[in-house]
Amino acid sequence: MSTAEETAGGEAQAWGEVTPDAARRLLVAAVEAFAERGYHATTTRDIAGRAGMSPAALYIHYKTKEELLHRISRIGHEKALEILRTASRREGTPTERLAGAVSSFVRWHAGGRTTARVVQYELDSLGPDARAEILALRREVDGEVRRIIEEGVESGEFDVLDVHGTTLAVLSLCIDVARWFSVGGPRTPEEVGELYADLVLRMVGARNPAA
Amino acid sequence: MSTAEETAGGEAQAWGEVTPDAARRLLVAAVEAFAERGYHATTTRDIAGRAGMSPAALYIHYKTKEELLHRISRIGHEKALEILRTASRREGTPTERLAGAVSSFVRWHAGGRTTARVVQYELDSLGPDARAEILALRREVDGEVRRIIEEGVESGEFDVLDVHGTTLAVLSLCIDVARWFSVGGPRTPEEVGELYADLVLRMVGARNPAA
DNA sequence: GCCGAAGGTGAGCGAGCGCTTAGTGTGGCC
DNA sequence: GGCCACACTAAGCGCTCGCTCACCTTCGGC
Repeated sequence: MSTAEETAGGEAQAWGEVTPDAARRLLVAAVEAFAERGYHATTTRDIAGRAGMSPAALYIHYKTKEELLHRISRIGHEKALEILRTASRREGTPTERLAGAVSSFVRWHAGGRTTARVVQYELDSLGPDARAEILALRREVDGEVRRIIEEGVESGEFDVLDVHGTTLAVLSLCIDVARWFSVGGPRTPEEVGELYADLVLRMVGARNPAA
Repeated sequence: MSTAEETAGGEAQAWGEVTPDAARRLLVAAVEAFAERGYHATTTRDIAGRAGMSPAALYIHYKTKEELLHRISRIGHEKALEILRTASRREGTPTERLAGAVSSFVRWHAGGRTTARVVQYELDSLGPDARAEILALRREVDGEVRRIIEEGVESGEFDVLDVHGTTLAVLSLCIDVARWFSVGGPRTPEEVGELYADLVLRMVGARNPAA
């Protein structure tokens, strides 16, 4: 929010909370490098270089390369969770809230594809402790979507046989956007968000898929 | 087919065509290692060790580590394409054929998760030429699914506004199964296949989702 | 029984990795 | 102005990487 600045190549909107300035620059550089080449194929020299610093500078702000990934992953998951929570707690019918949740979740994965890629696909590169922490956040994400679907089933708006399985499928569909979405492609993040909201309402058998 | 042998941890069914024996053992070892740790985090010593050979033996059968990934990726994509083609060319209504295609495609991604992970998620680790070759196969996969959906729209069975976008979403949903599916989990590949076939028929607005 | 091809090994190469350390520039505080 | 804490760099350590090379076995053909 407020005066978020957008860089040309990537998205540096949400990292405002990271201080000091040099630490943030390193983190943004790491996000871009991890998204492009993957965690293991990225060198600490590459990250430092993108941030305009010497290789050793990285270790003033972060203990290891893995700590960078851990920080990125936690901040990213917290952002994703916040987006879902905001959408899920708005006023409205389960149909409206599910559509809003899916479209904003998808917009985030498409628009912030660089960050989302790292967050969603580099989980296995974390050590056991960090991974466990992130998995707990993922369970909260899962619960948020499941709750909307359960409420829709209870109210009779949705027709779902397997709530857990459908929740998994809905989240899987949204997350995979980060894999295939391309900024040069034919669709804007907003268009994909709307398309996917419609598709998900169909998946849960919503009575009148709005829009 | 025929006398396919199943190993305990991974699936070695489709690699029968790879000869000689030592080359196949190395390839299967590479699939397992790449799936577990990712291409870049896997060492040639690890691959050779899993195959019960010395590090140098790898280079008798393959020129580079990347050639291993290339071979795996091409064979995997050909197998995936074959599965879709078989399902898509069977007799039946578009509804029946789409359900069959999705359920068998998903079964392959869930059951052969080890292979599918490498095939679907390590594309970016290939060089430009190899990547271009694989991308051509992916376009064929995409066309196969799109054709069924188009036929369903023409026959009036399906109600789809954005055929390309929906095709993309259907494939994305199926492919992402390889990311989250766990052999120790609560669902069998067959159950996920059936659930997903139902969800996809809903996505395309099929009149009477069988099963 | 000798021979060459095929398939394998042990040792090790040059390079690049994550990370450390000793030293340098700089700005705030009294 | 002297001083220290802080941010940063140049150099490089120890290690492991992908890959190579000289050498060894095994085995079918004659």
